Amino acid sequence: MPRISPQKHGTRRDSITQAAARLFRDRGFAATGMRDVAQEVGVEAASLYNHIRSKSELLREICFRVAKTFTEHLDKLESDPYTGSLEKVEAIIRFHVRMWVEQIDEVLVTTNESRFLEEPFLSAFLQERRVYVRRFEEIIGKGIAQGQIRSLEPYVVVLTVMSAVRGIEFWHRTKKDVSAQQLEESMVLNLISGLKP
Amino acid sequence: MPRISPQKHGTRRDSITQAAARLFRDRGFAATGMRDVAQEVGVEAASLYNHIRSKSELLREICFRVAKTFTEHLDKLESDPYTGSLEKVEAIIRFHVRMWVEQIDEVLVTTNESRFLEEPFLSAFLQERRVYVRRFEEIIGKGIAQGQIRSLEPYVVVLTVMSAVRGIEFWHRTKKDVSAQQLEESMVLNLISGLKP
DNA sequence: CCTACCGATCGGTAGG
DNA sequence: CCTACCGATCGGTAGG
Repeated sequence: MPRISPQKHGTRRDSITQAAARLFRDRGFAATGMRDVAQEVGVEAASLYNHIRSKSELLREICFRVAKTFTEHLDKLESDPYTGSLEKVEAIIRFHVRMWVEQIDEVLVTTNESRFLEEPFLSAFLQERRVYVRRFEEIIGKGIAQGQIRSLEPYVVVLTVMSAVRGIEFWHRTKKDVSAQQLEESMVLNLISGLKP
Repeated sequence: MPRISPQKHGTRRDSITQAAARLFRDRGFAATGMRDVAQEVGVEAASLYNHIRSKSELLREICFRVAKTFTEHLDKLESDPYTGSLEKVEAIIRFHVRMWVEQIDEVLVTTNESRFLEEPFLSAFLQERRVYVRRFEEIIGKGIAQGQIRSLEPYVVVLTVMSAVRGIEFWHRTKKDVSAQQLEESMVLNLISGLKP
């Protein structure tokens, strides 16, 4: 009695999540209908519910997958004792830039639409974000204490860096003039120079 | 035959716009109902339509008032021949910080919800934004040519500055630790230092 | 400014 | 995966 292949289920579900990410990004979570998602996938709206439980489950999957990616990167970075504070900050900035360049749909949905998460997921998401910010702040604070980073408010530095990369949203529509490489270097240089003592 | 006082109409209409700005900011334009706005103002939903024409008119008013404020500040700044390029950039950064600190509801709605503007207003708004960015870029480019600003991609600098101030959204919920003055100085220092040659 | 109400659309379910 | 459909809610109007 073989079960239905889990891969096939996964693949179809993934294509739904991907379509949802693009639509949630473009139109916002609230303004996107399940009929829009269904059309993008090529089925009727009712058929979606064989693969997902609800619209909110789609949002949840997108937001927590992105959050996990950022958290895991920080885990890896923090466990490396040979890297200086400023180098760690630069690595974080580069990672953020690349995430915004390569996974713009998912990252934008996570940034703009996570507020529509339902409890208890909203609280869990916000908590994970707060922890991430705090850990980032601690790296800044350590760098300041060691004289590797200019004396600034660590909290403001984190807000500035994490928000500055949002400009990449607009870059995506005007790719021609500036390459992804130029964008990354220019943004890193601009943000890192302000941190040097 | 005296008409109904225009001031009274203006005042009531203003309170509707203000309530709409707060709700559009919190819940998003699409997820905010006219019944929510009505409740905030203290009337029935149908009564709103004695003061406004439609929900989209409220969004339009918010977005274009903010756009006008930014454009007019740039007009004033550009007409001042005695200020250097770096000083102009600093003045722009300070103006953005203050707008995000003092008019967070309206500025956030303009930033996040303007995509829900209807044509031809959406095109007009995006055009005004593009012109603003281009003028800002020209100030940067001039500063680079004159050696007052480090050689970076002007477009990336503008995106970085205009997006970095979005971090102030999160600052608003944690005001205790950092004052508005500290925020402004730390953000200006962080962003301006990266621009010095 | 209110009550009453409209056509449209929403997320989701039943049943096959 | 589909057709058919549900109750709820939406922006907005009629009429007073």
